[in-house]
Amino acid sequence: MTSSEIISSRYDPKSFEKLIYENSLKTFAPKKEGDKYFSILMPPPNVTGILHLGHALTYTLQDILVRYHRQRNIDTFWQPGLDHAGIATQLVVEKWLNSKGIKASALSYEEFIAKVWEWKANSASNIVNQQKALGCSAPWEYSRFTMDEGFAKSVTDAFVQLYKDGLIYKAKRLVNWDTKLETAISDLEIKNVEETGSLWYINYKIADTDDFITVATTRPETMFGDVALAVNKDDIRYQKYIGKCAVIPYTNKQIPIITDEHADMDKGSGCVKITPAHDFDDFEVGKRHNLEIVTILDKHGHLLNDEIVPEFLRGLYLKKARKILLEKLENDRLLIKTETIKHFVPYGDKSGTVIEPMITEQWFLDAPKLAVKAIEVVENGKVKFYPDKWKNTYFDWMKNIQPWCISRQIKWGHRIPAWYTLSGDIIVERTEVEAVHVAEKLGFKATDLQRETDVLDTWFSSGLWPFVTMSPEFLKRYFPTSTLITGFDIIFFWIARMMMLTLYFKNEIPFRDIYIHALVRDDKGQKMSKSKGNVINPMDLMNEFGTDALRYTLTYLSVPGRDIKFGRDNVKISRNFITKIWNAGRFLQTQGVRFNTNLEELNITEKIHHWIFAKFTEFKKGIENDIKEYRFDYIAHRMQVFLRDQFCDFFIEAMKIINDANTKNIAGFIYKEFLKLSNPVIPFVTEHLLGLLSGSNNLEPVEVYSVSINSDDVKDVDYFVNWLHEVRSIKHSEGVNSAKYINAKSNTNNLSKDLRQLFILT
RNA sequence: GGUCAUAUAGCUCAGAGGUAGAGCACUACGUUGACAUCGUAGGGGUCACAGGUUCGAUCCCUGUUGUGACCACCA
Repeated sequence: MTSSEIISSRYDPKSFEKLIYENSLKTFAPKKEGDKYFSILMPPPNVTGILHLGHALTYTLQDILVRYHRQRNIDTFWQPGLDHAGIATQLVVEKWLNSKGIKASALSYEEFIAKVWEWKANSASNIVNQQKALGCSAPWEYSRFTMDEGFAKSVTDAFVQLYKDGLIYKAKRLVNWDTKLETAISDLEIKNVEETGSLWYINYKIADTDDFITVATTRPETMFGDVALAVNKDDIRYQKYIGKCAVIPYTNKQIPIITDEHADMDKGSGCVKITPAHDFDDFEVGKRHNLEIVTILDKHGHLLNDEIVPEFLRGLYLKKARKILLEKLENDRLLIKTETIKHFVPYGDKSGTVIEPMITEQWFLDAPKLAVKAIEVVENGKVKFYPDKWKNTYFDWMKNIQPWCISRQIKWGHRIPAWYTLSGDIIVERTEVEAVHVAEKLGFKATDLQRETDVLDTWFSSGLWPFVTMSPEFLKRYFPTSTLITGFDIIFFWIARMMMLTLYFKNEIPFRDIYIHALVRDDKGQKMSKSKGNVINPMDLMNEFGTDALRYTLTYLSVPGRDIKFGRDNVKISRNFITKIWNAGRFLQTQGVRFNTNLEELNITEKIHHWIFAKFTEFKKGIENDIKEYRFDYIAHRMQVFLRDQFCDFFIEAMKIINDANTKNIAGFIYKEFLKLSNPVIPFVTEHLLGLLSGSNNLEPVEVYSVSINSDDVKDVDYFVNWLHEVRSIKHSEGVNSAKYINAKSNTNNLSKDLRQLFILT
């Protein structure tokens, strides 16, 4: 027997947790190509800052799967990495520089990018340290970053190929414009917030008459971009004006009064102004009627300093212009009514500023084309969502997908590999050398070329994650990946894009199963956010209760399809359960139990031996099934039922009475197996105990073995356990404390002789 | 406006077409070979409401209400 160290009297995770995680990285069997494998992509966290409870949840669940498969000798790979997170990172870096008294705008492009890399180096190591502290058993040496050299090359290649295949194009379109960040953003990066606003009724004069037509609008300041007024063709109020012209106040500009289905008789005054350059609906109306497009805003959100705009408003910021204009309209009795309404206003996700529709030239990816296959593979079940309902969300978006605006006017990101000649030709090539080569054929010199300054949307590069992170050998071995675990909030941003791009470039699905986990909310069900001040830092919980307790809690609470209401009490309860595991091991150790026995050395003779092996087998099989169905909550629950209710409360108690070496060694064997099976959920304490009990830090694989179990014996013990509870209950209710009493009051005839010696348990 | 969830014990949540379950909290007892970060026993639920299917519904169906999330062209 290996000499064992003594388990200390008190469970104190701080004394060992930090030292353990490296042990977990051990892999077991040598791998051969073509073996069964399990692979999983770690959703790369942004390099913006510290990890929150949502990260703790997602990484815990992934780590459970990884450890589970690895300890069963399945060739397992977990791809770690980090995301450069374009806009988000640029913002935190600007803030960081600002705090050091440096203005980002004063830096050159190169200087600024250098600062971002400086930030990244620091942030990345923080994040990885936190992941390690959480117990993530990823092979960190394979970590990738979406801006590292190789990745950047793959992004460029992907862009060029999509361009040459006609799936990426440049177009002048109405896009969502963030006036604070001064970049286009995709419609996903917008949050529509319901607000109380005003609907202003403004009179436009009918040309060559003294009549007025009343227009209702929430955006009066855009009136100088109006190119028409629209009414419904059935609206009797306005029949007489159809075909005539109205005059935009404070200008001489005449615009036609047209009919369009877009004009709703029941909304506002029934007459709506058409401003194609600053409204998505109006843009469509403009297209239908072939109207001109008049832009009146600059990229900062100021009215143009231009004769389109009346002099008193030129160059003013939107909000200010609106205020002055309304005052003037009121004075001039052109504002005839103000109505308070509730309406949705688009805000930029990152900047928090109101988003303006603006006409700009942007790069687009033809997502509708790529979506076809991505829809198909979910419809035919090649890719499955867990819980299943999320496929509805996926389809809903995919079937109505719009061209994806992939260009951003920011600094931090993959620069679009496009060059412009003096005459405006667009050259898209992998490198500048190639671009120059093409330019020369067109008759331009290298110095005539200008490189595109736009960068790609972060999600364009993340979308390539499934197939550009792995080496060619690993791609053969681990692709397509087995499971993706992530939150529902990035189904569109990330999952959809990975599906489309992977199917396009590899003609293969990126992953087979998609497990969508819950959102972690506070104990009142509120979303955690810095502004609400209800954010719980996982590191604090880990310090107070131990990492295993946190992991166990998150696992226990992972009920599919329901958000997690997370309170610190839950972690405390988990800590208590882990203490129970600890104490059981400590007790067994004091009893001289052997933990390193082989199954063959044990004699499974007594009824309770059969019983405990039956319960253990149930436990083990249960876990295997739970993993297949992604029922992490069941696994945690099973651990309690087996360890506390079955192993401690009955088997150990019975062992105390039976008191023979064989039974003790069975307890040792089962306990050790329990630790191994629980390792995926609570790796630190199980590895620590296994180390102490068996004198080695190696995590042994979970073996497949079978024990022949006599089911009648199991039934007998089950009967006895029920009987025990009844007797105890009777004794309690009658306030008696005597063993003789049991013989008198209870029918023990059904119990076998060997169980009768356990009467004392009553 | 549309869609998808969800409603079970005081709280957080499992659950199955046929005596309603766990943990926490609560009550009583207990320091009898580990564990008070514990053990034993106990109280506590018209399973949101109204219909329907069924021998039987808390579970399936329809509707209502509450809650949450997502999507939407938000004049």
